[in-house]
Amino acid sequence: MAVTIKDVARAAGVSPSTVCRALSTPELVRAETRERVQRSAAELDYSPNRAARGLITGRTGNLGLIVPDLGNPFFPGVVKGIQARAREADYAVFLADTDEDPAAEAQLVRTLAKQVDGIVLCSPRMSEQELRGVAALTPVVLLNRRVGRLPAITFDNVDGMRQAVTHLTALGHRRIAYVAGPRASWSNRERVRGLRLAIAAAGAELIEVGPVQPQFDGGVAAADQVLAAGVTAVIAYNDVIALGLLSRLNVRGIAVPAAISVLGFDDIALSAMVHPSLTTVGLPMKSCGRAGVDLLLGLLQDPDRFGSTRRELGTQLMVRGSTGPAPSA
Amino acid sequence: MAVTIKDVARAAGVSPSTVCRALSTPELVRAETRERVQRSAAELDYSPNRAARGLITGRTGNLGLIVPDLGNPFFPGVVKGIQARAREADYAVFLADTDEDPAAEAQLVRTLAKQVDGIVLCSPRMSEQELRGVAALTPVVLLNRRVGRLPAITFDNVDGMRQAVTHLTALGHRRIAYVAGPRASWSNRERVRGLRLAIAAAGAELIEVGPVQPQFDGGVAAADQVLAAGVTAVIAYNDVIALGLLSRLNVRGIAVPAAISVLGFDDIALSAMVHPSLTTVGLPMKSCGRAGVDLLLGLLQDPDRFGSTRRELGTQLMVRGSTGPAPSA
DNA sequence: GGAGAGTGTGAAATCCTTTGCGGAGGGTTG
DNA sequence: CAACCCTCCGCAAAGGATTTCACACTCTCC
Repeated sequence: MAVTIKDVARAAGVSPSTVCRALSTPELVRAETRERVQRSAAELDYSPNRAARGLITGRTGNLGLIVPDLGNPFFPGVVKGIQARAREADYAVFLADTDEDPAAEAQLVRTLAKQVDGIVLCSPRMSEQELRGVAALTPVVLLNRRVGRLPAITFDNVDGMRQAVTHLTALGHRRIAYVAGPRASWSNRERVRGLRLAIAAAGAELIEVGPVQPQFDGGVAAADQVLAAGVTAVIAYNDVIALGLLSRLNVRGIAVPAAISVLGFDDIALSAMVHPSLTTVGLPMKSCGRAGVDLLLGLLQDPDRFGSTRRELGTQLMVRGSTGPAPSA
Repeated sequence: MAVTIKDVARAAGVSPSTVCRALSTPELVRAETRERVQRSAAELDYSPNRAARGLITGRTGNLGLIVPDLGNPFFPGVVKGIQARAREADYAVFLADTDEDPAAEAQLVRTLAKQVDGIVLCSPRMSEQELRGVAALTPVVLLNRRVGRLPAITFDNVDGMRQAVTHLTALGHRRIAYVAGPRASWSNRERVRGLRLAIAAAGAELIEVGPVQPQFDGGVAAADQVLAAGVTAVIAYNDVIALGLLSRLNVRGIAVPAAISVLGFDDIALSAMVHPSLTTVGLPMKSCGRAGVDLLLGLLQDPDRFGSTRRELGTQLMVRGSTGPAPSA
């Protein structure tokens, strides 16, 4: 059915060994032979069977990618970056969506591990212990989470919060609410840490609300508490929550940003599309994906050098319509 | 390194052949032996190397999935459905994002074809001819597009449009604009077809605007033309365009739905989150993904029976805040 | 002209699993 | 007791590509 190395060998009048060399280590083959083989291969539209190659080389040419929920607009951006970079490097990508289930996550790593050279774990929800366990199984790169010395790409959440708070205090806000994401979330903890630092540095006052589910409804639910707290600005754990806040504030007839400023985190595409558009701390999602693949590939090449590399990517505040001067009391 | 069938064989005191049979065709092995083998396999945490198995059986246990753009919120929904169903059937999924490039699409099919048992093509952008070409290479199921007798899952766009128009005319609208998506898009053509039928049946008037890119900016760009056309309602090719319309209308101070009603297509998650929330024709994205995998797996089992199966999924109008009674002239 | 170095190629082993074939052993039947 | 049948299991081949090893050949130099 499919064209194999033998077909090419026959067509070029050489042995399979020579075909293999002509294609993968051309310098070992006489120019004339090499060209003949390459021509035959092209004519027959031959490409080596990756499974067979993997069997002997021990490398599959595949990467695994595990995400908690593609429905969360944060992830498609990261996935696209991973996709693109992997394809450039001639790797194929296995995708698995866990539906936010930590158990499924561990299970999937185990299943995938045998079919891939390494796995990119996007915002993994499983425990540190489990994470270390699966990292022993196969090369792993963490995205948006840091655990011990495991290779990881993260965002500078602390600085992002600094930018957010600086922006708000410059606008005169002194009492600021934070709608927290899940307690178990690493990035939520980091954001809270950065927030407290920045608030303290600015001499402002922080009111913490939540935690809530990092979904639209979480924001909707938090809005009334935020209003009750009598703040002039609110920072949400992420954009989706912020959108929920905006929606509920609108329903209650509260003007944004005249009466209250709203600030999100992530800069999902949607944030620029709503009205008022959402001021938010932008994370370089695509770069994160690319950097993750780069790190993983480096790690496969040279485990010693990259085995515990961690990179932190910068963030950028996107000032839009949902933040404005604090109302004069 | 990894545990192979030989390790299990040694542990159980049998030959590799017996291990294989005990695990894949248990009825051919004596109960006692079978249990011993299964126990050893479990103890060693053995699972067969899929590449090696694929080499001999000709089946990889993998599916390919090609989408134009994960950033378009329509696709993650479909992908999740595919994901979930494939995992249930013990298939792994290769994902590729083409960034809306028809050439990359064809190229990716060719590359993936050798590593998978079949491919799900999501809203393919390539020409009919190319599509037939790649369908000859490997089993293929089309999602959201129909070409000849190729297996496909589609939505009933015509009926969706009927629902939309019925809704608007019931509200008293008589002059309705349509903001068209790309001319090359199959679903756009279908929607236009359904639209014309429904408009004619209702004795209303249709003004076609565009085509525009199926993105937020496309909607923004189309909004002024829509207003200039003096209509009381506008249907957009999809939700993202509709959101662009809403945004621009808001900027121009036009009240929705008091002055003009806006209606989208797809029911992406975002549609319920904006203000006013978007009335839209909902497509069962997840079901579409699941149905696609079901069809593909059926096709792999029994090509004759499923070789040209096509299914059309129903749609459901979601009435929300962006549509209301036509302003009395 | 023959030894030695160097280059280019093929044969064969290997990766791991599946499967057709056949052998061994036990049981049944005439 | 012989012939036969069944059941259960092992041997060996197959699948496609890579890689080691060794062979054959050319060229150089003494």
